[in-house]
Amino acid sequence: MSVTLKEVAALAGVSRSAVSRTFTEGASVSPKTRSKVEKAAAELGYSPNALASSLTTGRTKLIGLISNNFHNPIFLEVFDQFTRALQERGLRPLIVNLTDETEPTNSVRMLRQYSVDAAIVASSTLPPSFAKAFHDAGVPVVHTFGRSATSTEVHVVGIDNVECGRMAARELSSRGYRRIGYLGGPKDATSAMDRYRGFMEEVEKHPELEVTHCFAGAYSFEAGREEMLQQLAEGPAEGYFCGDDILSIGALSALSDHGLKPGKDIGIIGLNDMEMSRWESVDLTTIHQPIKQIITASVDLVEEMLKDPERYPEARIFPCRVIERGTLRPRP
Amino acid sequence: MSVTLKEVAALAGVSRSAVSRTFTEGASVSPKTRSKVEKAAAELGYSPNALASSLTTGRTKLIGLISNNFHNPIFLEVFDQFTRALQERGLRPLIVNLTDETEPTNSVRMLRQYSVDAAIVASSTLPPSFAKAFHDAGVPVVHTFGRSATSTEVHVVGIDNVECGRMAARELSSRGYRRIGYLGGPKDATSAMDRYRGFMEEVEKHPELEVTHCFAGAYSFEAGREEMLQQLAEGPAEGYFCGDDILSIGALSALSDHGLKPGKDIGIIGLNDMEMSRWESVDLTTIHQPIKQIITASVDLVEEMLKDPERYPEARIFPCRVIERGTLRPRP
DNA sequence: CAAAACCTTGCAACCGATTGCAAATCCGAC
DNA sequence: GTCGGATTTGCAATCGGTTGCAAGGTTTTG
Repeated sequence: MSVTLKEVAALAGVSRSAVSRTFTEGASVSPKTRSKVEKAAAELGYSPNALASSLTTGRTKLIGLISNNFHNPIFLEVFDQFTRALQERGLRPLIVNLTDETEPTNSVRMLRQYSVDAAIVASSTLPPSFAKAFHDAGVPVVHTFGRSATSTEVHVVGIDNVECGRMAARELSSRGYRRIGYLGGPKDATSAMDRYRGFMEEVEKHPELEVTHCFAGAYSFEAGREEMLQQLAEGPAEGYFCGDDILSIGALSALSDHGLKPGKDIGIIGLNDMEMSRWESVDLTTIHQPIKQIITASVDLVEEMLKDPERYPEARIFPCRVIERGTLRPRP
Repeated sequence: MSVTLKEVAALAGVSRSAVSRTFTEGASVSPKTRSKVEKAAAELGYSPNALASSLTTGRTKLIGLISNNFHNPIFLEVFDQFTRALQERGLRPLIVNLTDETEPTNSVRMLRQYSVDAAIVASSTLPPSFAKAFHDAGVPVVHTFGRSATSTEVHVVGIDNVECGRMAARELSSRGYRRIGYLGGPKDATSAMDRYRGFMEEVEKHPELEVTHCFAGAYSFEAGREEMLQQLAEGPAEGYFCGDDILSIGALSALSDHGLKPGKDIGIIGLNDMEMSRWESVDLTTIHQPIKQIITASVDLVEEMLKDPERYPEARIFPCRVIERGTLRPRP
């Protein structure tokens, strides 16, 4: 089957230690034996078994990447970035797709069985307690897109969702929308609640505003569409902050059903600035979330935790900004 | 750190073998020792180290999942399905995101270092030789969305792309389109070429048809849009077969730029039937590719190869069918 | 009750690597 | 030529498990 250390050692006429050392950074091997070993290794097509060495070194370079957002297109971008960033640093993503059935404790156990060096929880719809479960099990963990306030033990990377809520309300108000609404993600997502809180805070500063709100069942096209259809049936507000671009796009579809023009008849502002929002047919005004920076920072944190597992927990929060496109009326 | 076999054995007052056996299916342990061990294990929070055991058993349950299509939304569905299907069978997806820079041989080596039990190459834009490299390295491999004809050594799961090309041409022709075009994926993708071939074959049976063709740089929105803009500038055909839904959606965006109505002014038929194609605002007539079945079959094959690595290679090809929506004119 | 057949258990070797330690080798300096 | 220090090398233990084998214990059978 696979070529082992022993066979290379035999062919090169040296001890197994010598072979091992030629393949480990900074070990002392003379140029002579090194070249003998390298020749033998090349001849046999040997490359060291990462799993076997992990036994003694205690490092697998395996990183658990856990998510449950396989229905929001933004996550294709997220996975793309994550897998690349990890690969570039010689780390290997081991994916866990959390479905509704999977017990959180199961995934913790499974990832421990595979001795992952760390875990990344990439989701704003998982409770902080989930990420904490990894921490408690002794697995270094970063909660990307998590809530910063509540996690005093877990590293969090993401944005200030409360501030985004405020920002959206300000944006709507400054464009003269008076009756405004929040169309948020699922109620149990911290992101949905935080954005709601910020939105409401800002509304209260503007007594002229009238506000409604609702929460979609998921961060998905269908859920956004559904919720907006409901709004239209009940008599809609003039402008909406949708808690995610994919909700916005669902909402836009509902508007189009009713022959309503976004930006003219009803305003929509989203959050994320995903690729699709830039498409001419979508042209969504939205709050840009710096995905790339967030992911780079997450992987940076992972690397630092590998060096120092006891690293004091930290929240890395990136500012967002409004990207003006066509779904809000122009500023007066 | 982590609890080991030895500690459990000590606590339970039995040998290490006994502990190992209670955790392996079908080993002989008396109910008495089993319960002693289980109690001790629960108390210590022990669960066996999958990597360590893989050393002796030769099985890691790690499956390499390799792709390069992180820009086509359909792949979010693909990853969702794959990760779930693998998880359900106790297999763990180790992701490789092939960027343009990564050498194929590197990923082969890497996956061998992690002793993956098998690899799945999920892409129609990678050459058959790529999947074959795994085979040659002794790694069981399935090429999902691969070309069936060329790979006599590698399992292939997918569709008959040539037939899909024919089907699209027939569909356009039967709706009275006379000047038709093929807007394909990248020239080096076997899927793009096979669909082209089928399309042309069918066209030749219909002397009344006039045909043009072009190939986009990638299976992406931007590339599809780009190519359609070009077509519009040069004087477009009446109906197009776009080699993928995401190309179609790009093309639709180009049409909308020019104030053209799909289905009325210009016909479009896609391929894939991804979630987005069902959206009311897209409403794309398309050839349905049974993703779910394809992926289930791929994972089935993987499982069977785990049992019998020398399994005779096989192609599993699923039929496709046209899904009628709004982007082709009605049948006369 | 003894013999035969069957279970259960622990010992010890092994999977493919790493690494502390001591022995062996090398080097230049005296 | 000898000595001392620095390198290089191999031995052997170890990482966390699995498993063939033989010994010990149970149950069945006559």
